Amino acid sequence: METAVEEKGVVECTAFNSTECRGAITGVRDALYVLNGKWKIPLIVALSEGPLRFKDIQRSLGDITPKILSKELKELELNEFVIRTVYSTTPVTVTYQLTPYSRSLDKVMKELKDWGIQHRQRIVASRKANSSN
Amino acid sequence: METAVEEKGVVECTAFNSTECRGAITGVRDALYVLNGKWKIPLIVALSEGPLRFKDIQRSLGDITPKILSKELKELELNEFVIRTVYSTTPVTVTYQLTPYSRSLDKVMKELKDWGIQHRQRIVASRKANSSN
DNA sequence: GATACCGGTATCCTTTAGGATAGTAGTATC
DNA sequence: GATACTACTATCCTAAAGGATACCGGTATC
Repeated sequence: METAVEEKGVVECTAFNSTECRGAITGVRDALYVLNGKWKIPLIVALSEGPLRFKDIQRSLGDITPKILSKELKELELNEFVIRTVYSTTPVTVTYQLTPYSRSLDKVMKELKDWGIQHRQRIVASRKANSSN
Repeated sequence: METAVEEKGVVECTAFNSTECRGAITGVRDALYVLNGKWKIPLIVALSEGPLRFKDIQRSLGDITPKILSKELKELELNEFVIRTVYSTTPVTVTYQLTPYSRSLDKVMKELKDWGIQHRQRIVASRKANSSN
């Protein structure tokens, strides 16, 4: 974390008052506002292949408790990413599916997923390189 | 939030055991692991137009306290997204700039920003529609 | 009659994130 | 000598996120 002191000149710092940059910051903050927390994005990905039932979502995500899952699904419903449908079977069946609007997130999800996959590979590769010293 | 009970048949729910889907969930979770919290992504966006000094970043983000900013910058440094450089001017100057690796996030950032901007417009439009009733 | 499944709630608790406020060393300026 | 600036750190605190555990009514199965 400690960086050696450098003797070069000072870099000019003017980017912070660019309106373009400010708009970009607002943009990502707006996006993060509705996609906040640990679960929203994984949940949307889990539902992206088709409707799932409550228990199936739990199994899919592996370690989410029903309380948290319930809360997250409600928030996704409020933001029009998810539709909850109840079928009067016995016992009752409830499915959750993505709305058409949630599809506008497809590109975001794809880029995030691709980046995460390459990042993991990078970490693994650098670990191997270190252990072979 | 309450949905009427529907009388249709039960939808099959098999997507949760697709390996493709599981890989995607792991991918986004890996990405979110390093991009966690309220500030990492806005910080990267703020630095994306060039190096900035500590105070300039603060001004750019508007409402981040120095303690939080310091912590977030250290984490970004650990994950090789940011380089900290000290210039021995008087008073000392410290700049933060993105690494080449952080540029691999460009597409993610762009998609997130674009989505956030259109989402805000959508919200504003739907508010207008409601208030004109 | 005991157990299990479904779709959750209720209660309690811990952890983390994040913020408010103050202060620091060193220099420079008024 | 008082004040200001930079780049932080220290201390204290609150609020929110998240998790563990237990439980519920209804039904079906063994």
